[in-house]
Amino acid sequence: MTAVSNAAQLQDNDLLLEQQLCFALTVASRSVVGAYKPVLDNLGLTHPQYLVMLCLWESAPRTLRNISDALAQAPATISPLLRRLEEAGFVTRQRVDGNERSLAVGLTPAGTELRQQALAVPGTMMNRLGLTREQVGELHSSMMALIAATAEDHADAGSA
Amino acid sequence: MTAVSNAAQLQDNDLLLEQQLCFALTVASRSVVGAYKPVLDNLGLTHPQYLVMLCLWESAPRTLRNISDALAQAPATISPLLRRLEEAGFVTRQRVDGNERSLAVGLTPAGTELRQQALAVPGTMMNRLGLTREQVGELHSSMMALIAATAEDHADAGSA
DNA sequence: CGCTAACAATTAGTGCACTAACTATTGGAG
DNA sequence: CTCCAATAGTTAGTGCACTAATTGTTAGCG
Repeated sequence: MTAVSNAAQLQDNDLLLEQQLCFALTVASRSVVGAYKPVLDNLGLTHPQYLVMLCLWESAPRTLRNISDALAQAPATISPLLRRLEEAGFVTRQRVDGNERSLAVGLTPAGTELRQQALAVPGTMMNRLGLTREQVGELHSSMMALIAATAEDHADAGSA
Repeated sequence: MTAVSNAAQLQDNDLLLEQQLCFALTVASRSVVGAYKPVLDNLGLTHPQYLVMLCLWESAPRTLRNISDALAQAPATISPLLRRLEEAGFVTRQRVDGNERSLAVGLTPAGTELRQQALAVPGTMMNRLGLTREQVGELHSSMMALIAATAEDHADAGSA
């Protein structure tokens, strides 16, 4: 066997910016989030805040830890975000009774009502992006597979 | 005809976090960038800085404006990033002669040499993610299509 | 019971990303 | 030639995302 690893034969042009998946991925992420902005502005939410609200509309109250797990983000990221959502009047923050460590995050009436406006967002976004429900589904599957790939341990690196 | 728009029939569960493309996309982006971190740490670069270096390895010197266009980012994002790359000793910043407005961003010897180490990065990352070159290519195409979708003007919204 | 290790949340500090405001330069129209 | 609109870059301010350090609480082990 040569010293060449299983998947990665070195190729010319491997460093070309335009063919980096990581580049296309970050641009796509920023572009899509940017496309949400005018729509979410009407609700008074940023995109990360919108994701937190989706979380709470499914189940509330829930703890900060629970939300941070659901969004795959560090508690330190969620903490100030919840503070701003409280200031905006959409969520409540109080300690769980029986466990002074945990923070119970709930919805205010305004937060609950906001869901009615949010119901139109997914459809609006599909239209704005010109994507069919099927295309969205396929892209979603691709992203889930990619997330799974980062979560696994492909530890072959240099074991030959 | 009813008031329902062409693409977006409202469906139950459209607001479920787990089926939002925008959520999967942002998680995938953060996960992949995160997977680069240990590799890029060895080069002394963050991921956005790595993208700037890819840019410069293809062509240098070039202006800040040119780089910001290539990376699809605001000049205000690139400006401090270049300052840090200069402090790290990888790039030079000087005014273009004949045009005092433009900033010519070039490579230092250290910046040029860094490319040799960077050559291994794409292969290393493919191995770490357990992706074949074909899979990377397919995902890349999907992302480019999505970027194109955000760039177009799907202005049908409510015209019926 | 008392101590300690694990856990929940917050804070501090760095870097990105974006908008808006500002400075300086350039170049073209009158 | 002069003025003025467009351009290039920087700075200020907000919000996200991450790591590390800190505070307080809980729970379990001896």
